[in-house]
Amino acid sequence: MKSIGDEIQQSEFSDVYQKLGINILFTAAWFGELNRMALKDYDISLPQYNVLRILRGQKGKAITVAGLCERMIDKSSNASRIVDKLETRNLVSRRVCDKDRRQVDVVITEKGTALLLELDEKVPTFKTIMSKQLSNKDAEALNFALDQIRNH
Amino acid sequence: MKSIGDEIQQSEFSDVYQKLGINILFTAAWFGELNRMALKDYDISLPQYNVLRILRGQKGKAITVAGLCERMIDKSSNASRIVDKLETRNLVSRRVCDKDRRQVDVVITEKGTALLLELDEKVPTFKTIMSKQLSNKDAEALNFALDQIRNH
DNA sequence: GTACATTTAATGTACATACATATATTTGCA
DNA sequence: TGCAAATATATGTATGTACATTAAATGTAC
Repeated sequence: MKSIGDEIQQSEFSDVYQKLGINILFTAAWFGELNRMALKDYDISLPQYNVLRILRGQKGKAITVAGLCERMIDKSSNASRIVDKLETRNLVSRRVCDKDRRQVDVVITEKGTALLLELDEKVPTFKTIMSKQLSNKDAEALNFALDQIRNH
Repeated sequence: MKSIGDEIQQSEFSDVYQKLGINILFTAAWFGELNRMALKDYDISLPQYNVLRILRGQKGKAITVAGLCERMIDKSSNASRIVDKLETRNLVSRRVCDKDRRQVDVVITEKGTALLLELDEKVPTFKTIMSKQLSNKDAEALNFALDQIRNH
């Protein structure tokens, strides 16, 4: 089996935490790579895909640009410009909010929903990727450990 | 304690593996955020910092651009242009390799080494971040689990 | 109710990433 | 030797990220 040391050609780490940190970063990058490969032929970028998925998760309810940012993993990404690109292709629509005209409500269009439906079959789920090697209980434990790390 | 569901305002996940995948991505982004904050006042980007650290790890030995790519976590990043920026600031130097004139040898300069030394005190180590919440044994177990996930 | 601060989104700029292509050099083989 | 294929790096272009600034709407103090 290929360990993290093999992956980045680094034979020594200062300690096991250093190794773990790099392992987490590398595994995240590896997930991204899997997704990008799946999206390759569909002319949609990974950030655009993620925004579409967040919008679908709203089940028809509109969400503001700020709301999108909160739900995005990469907090500093520029939701406004990603929505620009999606709107150009009519995958989402944007409308100034009536109650507070500073805000902009974003919703996924039918075309966007249809595209996601098509992509669902291509993009591997985390369950597909991990359930063979990891029991449900292992996954729970990992989740707990990661939550703890961030609450240091 | 703030769990991953709180962090991205998502109350439900389709299964524990989905939750874990997102947790890994989010934790990696959180590490990046910590590092970026530390580098903020030093006019150096995170990718540039990472390249400098790889070069220091070479202990004086030169490394080719391709060698740099292998050791970088983000495989598709463009090492050539990151080295450009570092060379402009005299933090690294670049020289066509004698044995194979297609290759370019990159080494860290004294100025680059001095900058890294200064940054070492500012950038938190993974050990600092994680050792309080995670035992050595826990960290080993996590490393093993992540290696397994990627070898699916 | 006007003045000033705050909030929300969009925009400008520099750097990075993703991916295709170009250029120079080396290798392999007829 | 001559030349196609392979290799190493650089470059071009579109998109994304990081961070500061701008513009419009709203909230608050007086």
